[in-house]
Amino acid sequence: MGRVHPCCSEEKKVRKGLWSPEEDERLTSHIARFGVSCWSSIPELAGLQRCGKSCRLRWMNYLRPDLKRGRFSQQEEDLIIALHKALGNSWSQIAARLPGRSDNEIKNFWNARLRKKLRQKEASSTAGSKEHAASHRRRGGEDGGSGTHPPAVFNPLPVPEDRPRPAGYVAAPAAAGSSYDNDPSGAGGTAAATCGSVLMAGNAAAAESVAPSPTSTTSACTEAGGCDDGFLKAMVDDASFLFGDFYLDGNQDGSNSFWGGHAFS
DNA sequence: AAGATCAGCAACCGCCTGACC
DNA sequence: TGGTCAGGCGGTTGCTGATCT
Repeated sequence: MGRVHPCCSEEKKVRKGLWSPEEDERLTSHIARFGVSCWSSIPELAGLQRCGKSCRLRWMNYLRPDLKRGRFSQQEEDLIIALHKALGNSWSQIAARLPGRSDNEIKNFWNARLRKKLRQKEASSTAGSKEHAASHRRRGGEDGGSGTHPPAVFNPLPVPEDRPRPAGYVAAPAAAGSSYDNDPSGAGGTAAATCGSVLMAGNAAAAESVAPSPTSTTSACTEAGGCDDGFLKAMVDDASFLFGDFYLDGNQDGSNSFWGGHAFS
């Protein structure tokens, strides 16, 4: 492996770097009108001098209408910590459980936390309290996350029916969806990546009508991909509940995700 | 006021995987 | 059945703005 993607090769003249508003507009309007049939063909069809991968990334991480953006709430933060404990650096799977957030966003968030944590550890290990204080001086630097790396493999076993349910639990989605809620081809990132899938865009409702997001079926999430606090809290509680009990197995099937694997649905 | 430092974010890179031929 | 292609993912880098000295 390790081949350079044809679409990214230097043979084609592709732009790199930040996207201009015009490029965003071209990509957005193209997807709104025609959907995503094949990423590699989109640059040409949309009149963009970008490679397909770049277009996909831009759409997934920035232009999708269901993206929430903005700061992470405490609930989201807790959920990320819990999920990271369980899933490790599987950002796409974590993102699949955080409606309105992209894997890149979560990854960046976590890396920022980790950086802070490492600095704090370093500072505290040098027994210098003044260094520690210095690390806190900016932007209210704090870190509540656990820094321990998760097991390489973690897949929750189905919870027996007679096990207690976490307080505030909300009916979980029947199956784990894609990290991109309106992407019918997603299925946890392992689905076939063919050119046949059609991703509607333009507004969240349209996307919803094509491929209802698993999370949105609970009605706890807004059209824009946001979830109310109760929903997130339930997820956090549920995660803590499961992870606290260490429902581990050796199943390598990543598609047997957290939601799909437990017995609450 | 200016430089240094840091956090946050966007994007790229390399690799893996599955579909197709 | 093996090679090629395209999508997807995680790691990493670089830029920018905010904050501090």
